[in-house]
Parts: sequence; structure tokens; C-alpha cells
Amino acid sequence: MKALPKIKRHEILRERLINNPFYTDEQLARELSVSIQTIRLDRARLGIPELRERVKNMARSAESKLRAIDSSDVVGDLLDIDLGSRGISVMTVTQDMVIDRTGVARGYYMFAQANTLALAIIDAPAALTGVANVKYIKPIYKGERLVAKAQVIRQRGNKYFIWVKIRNEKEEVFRAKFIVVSLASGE
Amino acid sequence: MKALPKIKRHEILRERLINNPFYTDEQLARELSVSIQTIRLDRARLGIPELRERVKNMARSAESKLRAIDSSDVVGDLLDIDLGSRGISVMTVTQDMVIDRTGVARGYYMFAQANTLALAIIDAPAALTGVANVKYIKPIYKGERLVAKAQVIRQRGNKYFIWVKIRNEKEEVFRAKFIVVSLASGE
DNA sequence: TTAGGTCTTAGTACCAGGTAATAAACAAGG
DNA sequence: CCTTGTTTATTACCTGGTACTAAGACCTAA
Repeated sequence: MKALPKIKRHEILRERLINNPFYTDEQLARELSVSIQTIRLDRARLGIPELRERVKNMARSAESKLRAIDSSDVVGDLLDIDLGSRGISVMTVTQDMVIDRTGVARGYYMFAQANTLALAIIDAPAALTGVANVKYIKPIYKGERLVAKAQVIRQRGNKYFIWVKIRNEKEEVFRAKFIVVSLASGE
Repeated sequence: MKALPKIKRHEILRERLINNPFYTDEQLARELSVSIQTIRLDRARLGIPELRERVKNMARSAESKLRAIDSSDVVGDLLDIDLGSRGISVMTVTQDMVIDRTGVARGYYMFAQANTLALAIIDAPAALTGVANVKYIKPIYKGERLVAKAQVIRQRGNKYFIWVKIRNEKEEVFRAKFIVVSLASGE
């Protein structure tokens, strides 16, 4: 590779660092056949931080994102809860929840919000979802603030029947009915 | 803080670095009232890498995890697909998919696997889930390898009716029926 | 042709956060 | 008293940079 024009090089640089932030300036310099100083100037002009900063930022943001869907028991923020009866959670749809091509939120995020809220309101040390009936009423887009309301509508033995409805600012966008099994008393 | 016994210090050090890997040796030294060299010896003895390595490892592992549930269009690995008709994906249940307290996989992972597979087999540039009916048959535990099979059972206009069944090694553990709407032709 | 501008490269000093190796101080036990 | 474990200090070196100065390369307009 040789003597690319500056603008082209900037494009390549930006793209390279997006899908592999672990490059050092030295590697980039070699691959683009320019000096390290040129790469540094480029990064400065493009506002791209140094390797260590990039990696640190990834580690930090990844940490919080993982917390959101992996580590917590409730997806979204629990606003209000009345154990054994009802609960409310909110979640804001961020860039990484939507399908790039269409800008529509992936369905399993709403499912996750509704499902975890349903499980949270069960007054038992452990509970499992048995059945879910889900209806996606409207597509949901980035930036929308989703409010989920859950309500226990019937309880029979260790089975709970729970309705969850999710609204955005204007209207109902999702609803689900869960049958949740409490594991408190035997199996 | 002063003059802790060595073993105690090791415990604290390990714990501190687990829930905040961003400490430098210098900070740790100050907080534990020992010299930097002592911290370095401790790390060496405990096999804990330096700050930059820790951060790099986090960034790398987080990257792959995020790809799994955020960036890819299919949760799990797509093994086989016959557009407009059927598809198969597999997913292995890892530690971070289970609820620590019970060791049972969170329900929305199976939902995500089934739902994304259902969407993937639709032969259209974009599709949305309209309705989902889900049954969790057996609890699923860490390490299980889940095979999801999806099949389009009916198509009416831009609506597809899809069955997805998930099995572990031995038996069926989950099934779902989705009604998926293709956005290809209008709205 | 020449002066001025932009790009690129080189070189130097400095920094954080380490590794590696050596040596010295100190306490405690037998 | 000597040995042993633990801690601290010191020094040389490493990577992947920042910040700054300076000089050469190349193009363009007067």
C-alpha cells in the first residue's frame, strides 16, 4: 500500500479503529505506509483518543451495558413495586437495542423488560416463567421511554398469572401475559 | 489503615480488584498503607496481571459478549437456514445467562434465541414480531447446549406463522409460536 | 522562477504504569 | 547469633503514548 491521499487515509483510519480499536499507532503506520507522526496527527485531527484510552472506554462502557442485561435481575429501572400484586419499571431504548437497518428496537428487549418485571413482583425466593403470550402492538424506536406496568391477575397454588403492559409516551406498544411458577414450595 | 497481616491484605487486594479492576498499584499501595513494591509482589503471587492487562481483558471479553446479544442479528449460532421455510441455531448457556441464586437460565435468553431465529428465516429485508406465545417446559441450567429449530407453518399476506422448538441434549425444553410481520411490502 | 501554504517526517523531552533484578532494613524464632 | 520471611528502596528498562520544534517535500499562485 502506498501514498494514499490524506482524506482517504482518514476514512480508512476511522473505519479500522471502529472495528478494531486495539491497533497501536505503530501498526497503523506500517499498514498505511506512513510515519507514526502522521498517524498521531490524523488521530488528533479526527479526535480519536490513544489506544489505552480507547480500551479503557470500551471496558467502562461494556461494564455498564453488561450490568444492564446480564447482571441485574430486572431489565429497566424498577420504579415501584407491591410484592405479590403489581410493579412498574421504565427503560429507555438506546442505540444498541435497535436494528441498525430499520431503527426498530429488537423485540427481546421489551420481552426482557416485561418478563423480569413479572418475575420481580412474585413474592417468592425464586420463580420461573412457564408460559408467555406476547403481542407487539407498535414498533418501538430509539430514544423512546418505555413504562411497563405489571399486575398479578390470578394466583392458583404456585402459579401466578400476570399481565404486563408497556406504553411509550403516547400509547400502548406491547402487552404480555405470563404464567409464572414460584419455586418456593417444592419443585 | 495500618499494618495488616499479609494474608488479610491478599484477600482485600483480590476483592478490591474484582469489583474495581481500574486501580493502579499506586492507589492500592496508598489505601493499604504499604509500598508499591509490596503490591507488585502481592499481584505476582496472586497471579493478577497489571492494570493495562486487566482493562484490555475486560474490553476484549466484553466485546465478544456484547456482540452476542447486542450487535448480531441472531442470538446463538446459525447452523442452517432455508429462507422462508426453516432454520436451526445453537446456543450454549454460560454463567452470565443464569440467575446466580438458582443457577437457572433467565427466560429471555431462550426467547431471544427463538425470536431472532424466527426473524432470520423470513425472506424479507425487514420483519417485526407481532405476537409470541411461549412455553417454558423445563428449567435450563448453565452449560446446556440448546438447539433451536424454527419452521414456517403458514403464511398469509405479509404475516408469517412460525413455530420454534428448543431442545437440550435430552428433551424439548421450550417452544414458541411467533406471528411475524414482514415490512417488505408497505408499512 | 520564487515565495507561501499544506503535508509529512524526524527528533527530543517527558509521562504513566508498569517489569525485572538487586540490595538493604527489619522483625521474630529457634 | 544466625537464619528466614517480609517489606522497602533503587536502578535500568519497556510500551505507547503527548507535546513541541524543526526541517524537508510538494503544490500553487503571483
